Amino acid sequence: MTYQLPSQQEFSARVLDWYDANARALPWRSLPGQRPDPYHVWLSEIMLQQTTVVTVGPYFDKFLTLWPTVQHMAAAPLDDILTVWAGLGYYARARNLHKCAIDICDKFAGTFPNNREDLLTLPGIGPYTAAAISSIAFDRAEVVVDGNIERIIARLFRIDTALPAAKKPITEYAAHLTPCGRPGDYAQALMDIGATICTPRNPKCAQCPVSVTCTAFAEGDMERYPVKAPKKAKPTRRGVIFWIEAEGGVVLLRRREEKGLLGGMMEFPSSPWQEAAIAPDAALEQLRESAGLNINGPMIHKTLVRHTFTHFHLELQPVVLVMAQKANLSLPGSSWVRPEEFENYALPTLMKKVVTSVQSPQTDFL
DNA sequence: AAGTCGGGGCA
DNA sequence: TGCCCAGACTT
Repeated sequence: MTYQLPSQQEFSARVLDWYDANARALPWRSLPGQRPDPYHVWLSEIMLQQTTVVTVGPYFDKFLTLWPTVQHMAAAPLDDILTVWAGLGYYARARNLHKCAIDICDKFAGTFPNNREDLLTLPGIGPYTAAAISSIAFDRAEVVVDGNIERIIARLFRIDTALPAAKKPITEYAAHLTPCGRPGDYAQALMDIGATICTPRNPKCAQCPVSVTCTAFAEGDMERYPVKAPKKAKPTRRGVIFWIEAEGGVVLLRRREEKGLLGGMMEFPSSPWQEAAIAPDAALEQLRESAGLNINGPMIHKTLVRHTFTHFHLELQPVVLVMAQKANLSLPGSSWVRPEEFENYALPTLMKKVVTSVQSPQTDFL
């Protein structure tokens, strides 16, 4: 069976008509046809990378309140950005956000570049985000392809090539369909349709404005698309993490390496995270040597903390050590903090789980 | 092309 | 549980 490509005019008209009647009111979105603030578009697009609209909402509002312009953000310390970003994940985004704000102030005189090529030179802005900002904020007819639009296109044309190899043909189909008029609204409309109608499972084709031109709908095998490469199994890593408390109720925090997993974020001292489990006694001895810490006191085991990262599971055994002495050891990048002050530190969700475990009355054994 | 990089919501 | 999400960056 052969299918005919829908005309760009017919397709985009269906999409834009749907948008005029169904556009969601989102904090970073202007009225249909209106150009929003590029700073708002940029900030929202970075936050929305691999992150849902519902999750981003409160973070977007808080960032705009604290840093209303790109100049404000560029002037802020990176640690402040990380503290407010804490919990949103993919912390390289926060580091690149800060770098990007500085670059815009230094290299573009504080004005957002208004085209895809210049946007691509900025840290944290890749092919998708450059096209999205360019079309949404500057009304340029760029080809915007995110995960939602990938799924829509793959279903419209029943693309059997598996992702990520399918990215190229998908982009070609998308380019054919992208209109010159209202490109920003068109892109946002397709993303809305992907998020609410053309969902990964149980797509609501009865509500879809373009189901009439969808070959997967015609064949009834929508959920087969997009085809994806099989994923690797996640190994489990384990470790012991220490809540070291000194006189006055202060607890030891240290900063992680600038790059890599949870880069630049704060943590409680812990053993390395490896597949082979390590005993708390051995972990403490390692910490004494590596950190030069003279730690002593009885160890109290708290409830195991489980956490899943993108490519491994983690099991951390929290151990509480209350020392009957003053917090007189000072390591570079570490600080003694009272738990009431934790909100002012860049603690990722994993570390907040450790706080919850330690502060719950339950213990494994004494 | 494959691996790294969070966290939450969903069936 | 596994899958997905307005992906970018490194190797």
